[in-house]
Amino acid sequence: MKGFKIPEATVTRLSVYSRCLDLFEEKGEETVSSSDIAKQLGVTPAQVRKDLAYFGEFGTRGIGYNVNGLQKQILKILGLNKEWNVAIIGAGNLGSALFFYKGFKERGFKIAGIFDNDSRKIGRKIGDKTIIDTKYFAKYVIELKINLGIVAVPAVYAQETVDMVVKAGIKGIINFAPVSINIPDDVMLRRVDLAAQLELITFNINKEEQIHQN
Amino acid sequence: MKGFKIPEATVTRLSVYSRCLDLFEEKGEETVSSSDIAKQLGVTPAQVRKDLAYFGEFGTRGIGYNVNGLQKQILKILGLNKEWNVAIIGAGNLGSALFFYKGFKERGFKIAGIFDNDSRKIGRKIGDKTIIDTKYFAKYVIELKINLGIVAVPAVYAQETVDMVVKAGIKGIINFAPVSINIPDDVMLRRVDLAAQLELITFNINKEEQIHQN
DNA sequence: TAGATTGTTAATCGATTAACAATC
DNA sequence: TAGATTGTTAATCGATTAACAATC
Repeated sequence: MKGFKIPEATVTRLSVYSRCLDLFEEKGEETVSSSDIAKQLGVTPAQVRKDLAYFGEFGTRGIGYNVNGLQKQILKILGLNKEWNVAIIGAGNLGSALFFYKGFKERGFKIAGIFDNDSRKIGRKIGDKTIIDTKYFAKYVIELKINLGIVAVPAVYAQETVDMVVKAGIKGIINFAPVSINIPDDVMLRRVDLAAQLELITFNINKEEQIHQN
Repeated sequence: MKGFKIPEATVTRLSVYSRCLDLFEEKGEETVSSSDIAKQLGVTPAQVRKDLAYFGEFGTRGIGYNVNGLQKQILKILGLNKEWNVAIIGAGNLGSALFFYKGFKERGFKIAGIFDNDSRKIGRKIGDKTIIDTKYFAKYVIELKINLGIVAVPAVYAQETVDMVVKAGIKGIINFAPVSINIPDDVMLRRVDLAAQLELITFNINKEEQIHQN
């Protein structure tokens, strides 16, 4: 296939397929079929093949997909064949939590630096790193080859922090502050909205309860 | 309308509409039209009306929606008219960060208790609360009327922690550990997958770069 | 009544699934 | 060759958008 306009759902699933292939690799499997993957994840085999077909022909008819080969292809599609060096801006509880979060490393993301503008924190150690003064951010972006930013500052500082990160040339940002943020449209910004996650849950609990009342 | 089978996207948008209505309330607006909301959020007016129509007739033809009235209705749909008392299990960096996270309170969620099984943490103060021994979780669920759980423990303990939370009767859980978890199907579990968020970004940055090369 | 805006039906669009020829 | 499984096309399903009668 190899046309354009990929559904976001496809990209999300690609990431899931990749984690699934980790398991097949661990088990020492050489090849997997779309059904193997589909069964594991509770999707249809057609879905798996369709998703992959957006990007090329990775399988062999009659055989399936080579586990290692497919994993490499997916990582390449997701851009994970490159080095991604993440800066965390904000060394409070959230920033520290993200610094120690195992999930990033597992997927190849490196936490390259952690920044704060609080003089009591600057220079302090966190893990193997020293908290850097935010005012030197742009300089360290170059030095540490930072290409992703995670903004973990209080809501009131979120916009100015994002502005600074963008100005330093970073093209991908995650924001945890529960406020909406303006960015130029060549920058990818995702908000992790924890309250909205809870609200999906409360909606469903609420619905369940109403059903059981009838 | 008031039929069943609501798209998840509709529920997510409901949550967004609600935050949008906050802004109109602040500005002192009495009524809003579907276009007012749509413009603010970059969706179509038809979308807004359709989403709301799943749940009832909340507007007045020729006039629009009463801001306060619609806000109340949406909060009720989302189950936010009730009290939601959240337990955080795990008082490490992430648990502490979530404890102080402003976004929850803003949407009416109360952090009712924070738990850990590390004897060095138990009994220590965090904000206005004392860290409770996880082994008393079930007891405190009743005492503190806890009805939501946030699991912020290391990945290896995630499954057993979730089991314990479920056993205590909690029907909605957020899990931050990057592992997949088994639960009974009357329990709502959502995983906040931070690496997957980054991967959506790296995919898009990667794509952009390839476009610009051609 | 004229203008505005809803709620709902019909049309469109896009994503998922089924089916199958290609091929290992 | 027979069996398995891909890649792709066609059918189905579901969600979004457009259109419009109802009605303030």
